[in-house]
This record gives sequence, C-alpha cells and structure tokens, in this order.
Amino acid sequence: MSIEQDIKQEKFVSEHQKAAINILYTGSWLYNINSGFLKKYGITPEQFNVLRILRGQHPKAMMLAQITCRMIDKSSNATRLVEKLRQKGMVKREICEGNRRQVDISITDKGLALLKKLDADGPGIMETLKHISKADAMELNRILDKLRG
Amino acid sequence: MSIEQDIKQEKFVSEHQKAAINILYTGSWLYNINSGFLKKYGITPEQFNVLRILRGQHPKAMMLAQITCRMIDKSSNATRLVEKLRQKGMVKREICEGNRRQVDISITDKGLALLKKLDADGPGIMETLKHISKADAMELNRILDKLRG
DNA sequence: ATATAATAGTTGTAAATACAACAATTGTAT
DNA sequence: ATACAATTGTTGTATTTACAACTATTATAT
Repeated sequence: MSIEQDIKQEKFVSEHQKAAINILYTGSWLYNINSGFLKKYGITPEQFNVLRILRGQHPKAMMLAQITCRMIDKSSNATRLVEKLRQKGMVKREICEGNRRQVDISITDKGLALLKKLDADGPGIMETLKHISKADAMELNRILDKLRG
Repeated sequence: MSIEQDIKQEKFVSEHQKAAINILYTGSWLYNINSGFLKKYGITPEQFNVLRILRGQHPKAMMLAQITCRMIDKSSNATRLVEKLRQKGMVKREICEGNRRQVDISITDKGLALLKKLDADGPGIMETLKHISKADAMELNRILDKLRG
C-alpha cells in the first residue's frame, strides 16, 4: 500500500520528505501491530524489549543504564519499566554490593518462560514483514543505517 | 551507524527481524528529533501533522474523521488534538449546519503563519535525512510501501 | 410513526511518557 | 579530611495515550 493512499496525501515536497513520513508512519504501524500481538501475553512492546535485552545477557545481571542504552525507545523510563516487570515476577532487582549506586537486574525463569512461549507462538511481528524479500530486508537495513548517519 | 551498534545487539534471528527492529528504532529516533525541533515553536509532532493536513485542504474545512484517517499516528485522539490547537488559535471549529453530528475544522491565519515560519526555518526534519541519496530515498519508499502490503 | 442501526464525535480513566528536579553513592583534587 | 564533581537511579508532575463507554444526530426498516 503506497504511503500516498495510506495518509491520503498526493504530493510531497521531496522524496526525502516522503521517506521521513514513511518511516514515521511505518514505525507507528508496526508498533501497533506488535502491541496488539503482545497484548495476549499481558506485556507492552517496551516491556518485551527489556525482557529480550535481559535474556541476551542471561544469566548475567545488567544495570539500568546498560538496559536503557539498548532500548529501542530510549525515552521510556527504565526504572518504572523494570518495576512493572518485577511486579509480574519477570525480573529480579538487587542493589549491587560492589557499587551501591547501581542496581543489578536479571530475568527470572518466569520471564524466560514467557519469552519461550512467545518464540513458540510463531513468527509474531516478523509475519508482518513477509511481503518483502530477504534482499529487500537487507537493502532496507542498509538504507536505514546510513540514514542515521 | 549500524543498528547493531545503536542497540548493542550483535545478532538477530533474521534480516527480517533486524529490519522490523530497525524500522521501530529509526522511527523513534526520527520522532524524537522532530519533536525537539518543533519544541521551539510550541507544538508537538502530532499537532504539526494536523496543521499540515489542514493546510493541504485550505481554505476548505475538514471533519474530524477525515483528519484522523490522514494522520501519521492514527491512535492519537483527534478531538483533543484539535482542541489544543484551537486553544492556541491555530484552528477554527464549527458545528456543521448541514449535518449537526459533524464538526468543520479549518486552519486559521495564525496556523498558516506558524507553518510558514517553520517552512522558512529551513530543512527541519529533512535535514536529518541528508545522509541518503535521492535514489536511496526512493528505494526506501518502495520497500516500506511493499512491506505494509 | 417508531424502533433500530449507523455515523460522528466526546469523555472518563488508568497507564505511560516527557522532562526536570531530586537523592544517594562514589571518585577526585586540594 | 573536606569540598566538589561525577555517576547511577528515583520521583514528582503535567501531559499524552489507549481503550472503551458514552451522547447526539441522522438514516433505514417495519
């Protein structure tokens, strides 16, 4: 579906402007699909992201700042995100004894189990991208990486 | 900058998964830049988007549903967005006499003046995309459009 | 006519975000 | 030792979002 049809705008100032709007629009579109998919599991995309980050380091713990800098959306508040996940029993939080300013956060078995269930539930968000070929996906990654300078 | 570096993740399940994350990440990145740029003018990206939509139809009025379906982020609440813009004197709201369920919304001179100032302030958000060529921008648009099916 | 359905928008409310101010702890320089 | 700065997180608060329930108006069917 062309972006022109999706937002009913026929003309753009330039290909660059159109690309900027297309990225914002597609990002929002993908976010909403992902959000709907995760709703069945009782977590938000941001929480899911944090769990995946923690799984990547499992069984090691991570400090908050480390999590934040790996997050897709840097503007969400990691303190509160982690607290939500702790309430659900998905992560563990401990003051670091070596440096009492920092907090060691790690994923629990329950968190790992949730991610496993999600993995097993099939393609999830990737199903959404089935319309493009692997070559297109690579090309997309190349251009987006270049774009961010 | 590669997405691997940006979110410190070395491996992805597939090019498709990497592309999905790249879109979400780049969308959020672009949104934040845009948001910061617009802050000087006292409006949010969503409000800016509504103003641009209204300018596209000026001097004709639009009804709320029409605005909503052209918005980049369909999930923001057009009623409240328009009310914010009305409080700032950027748009006008009138109950439609022909069909009293609907509301006619149009951009005011003040709203047009703000957009003009923004246009004049230079490339704005597009400056951000300067790293890619026009050919890349076109390729990006092609792939994103295809991706959304 | 009347009831029912469809359209167009509004509003209530819990949760999340943005942003800045605020601890608490550790490191560094005199 | 003491003061000052840097690091690491937390919290306050206004704004925004998500989502559903709601009102008002118009259209359709019996």
